[in-house]
Amino acid sequence: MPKRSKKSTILSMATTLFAGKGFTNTSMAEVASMADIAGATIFYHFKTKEDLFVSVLESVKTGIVNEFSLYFQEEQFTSGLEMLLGAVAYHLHLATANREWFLLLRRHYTYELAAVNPVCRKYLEDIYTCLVDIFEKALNLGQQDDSINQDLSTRKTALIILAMVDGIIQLESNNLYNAGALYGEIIASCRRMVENKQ
Amino acid sequence: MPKRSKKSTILSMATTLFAGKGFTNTSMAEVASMADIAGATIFYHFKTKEDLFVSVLESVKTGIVNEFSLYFQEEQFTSGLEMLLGAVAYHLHLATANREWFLLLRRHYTYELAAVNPVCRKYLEDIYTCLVDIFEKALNLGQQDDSINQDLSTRKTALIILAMVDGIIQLESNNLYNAGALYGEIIASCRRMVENKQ
DNA sequence: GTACTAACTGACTGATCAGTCAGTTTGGGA
DNA sequence: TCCCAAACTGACTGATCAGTCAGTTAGTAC
Repeated sequence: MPKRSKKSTILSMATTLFAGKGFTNTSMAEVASMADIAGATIFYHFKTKEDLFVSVLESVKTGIVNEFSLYFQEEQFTSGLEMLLGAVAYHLHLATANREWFLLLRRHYTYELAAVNPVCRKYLEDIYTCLVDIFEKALNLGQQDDSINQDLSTRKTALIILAMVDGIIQLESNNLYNAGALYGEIIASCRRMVENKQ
Repeated sequence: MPKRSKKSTILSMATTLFAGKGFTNTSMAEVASMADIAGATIFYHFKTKEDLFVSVLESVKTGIVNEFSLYFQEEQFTSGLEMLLGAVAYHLHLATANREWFLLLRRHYTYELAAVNPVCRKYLEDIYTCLVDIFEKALNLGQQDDSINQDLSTRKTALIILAMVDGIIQLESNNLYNAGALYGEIIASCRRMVENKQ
């Protein structure tokens, strides 16, 4: 058994619980029982509950950044437009494959803590910077190869697309509509929004 | 002093607190002290804390539905496209003018409660139906007067636009980006997404 | 075996909070 | 004036929970 198994088990269970039930509604006793350890053990590895949350967010940040850099190492794109649409599709895919990460990013506590805890804020900014930069790079590339409308502000458009994708992910997890059925339409909508009409 | 003043004061303070701090992080004692009444008084007017929350959501529903019906009674539009863009702009305006309503709609507890409480679910569905139907009506109108792309599924596009607007509102309240600076771009992006290119 | 440390634990504490209850106050009708 | 019901209250309770602490166990170096 590896040395850090208990610590990483705590982290994994805490991710599931914080994402699924929120910070306040998750008790340290629940995390402990889910990880099959004594309650006090968590406080040996993590100073406070808030500290545990920040560590969870750090692991989510690492996960998201790694997944995206892996994707763009492997994929080749024929144009900036195709790269943008690929990034949107991959973002939506990640949100399904790693629901917990994106649920955590929708929790209010994450942003409330970020307002007072610089470490938490840094991880959050790293995540958003990673996401926005990918869209912006694709848009810039597309303006160079003429696949993207030249009139767009690439920065602002990148933010709008991020907001749109986030909004779709949110709509789906709200359980009011089946937003999964929209994935095809979203890509088409994005295309119409940014493509260069020759 | 009107008879219902204390009950409506409780409702108003609870709206502010639930929206700003969430359900679990708001104590009944806080609501009471903000409303300047004894703690037990709340339980005279509302059976439980959950009951108070549902009443708050009901008042938010009433507010949103009223505001939109008022807006569309007064405004005239030259085309379906202009009606859609007007609705998007008004939605964004409402989110600024009535931050609390939309903050409450972003709280996870709202959706978690809706999953087990039919009354809560009904109010939520009423709100979303109101918002989606407005976009869908405008899109249908625009397909009739040729201002909107005929190829679009109006239902799916209405959902995507709702997700986009919600995403922008969320991005702004996250305090990571100043999304207010995007409002002009959003309207332009929507136009490019749905307009009929002659 | 001994000694030392990191990992781990059960039992506890003080604070917080939703909800209760037995009673008091208030306002209006006869 | 008396009466009654609705509105309101202070004092309380039982449960929950983050965090502490004094101690035990497991691993490792000599």
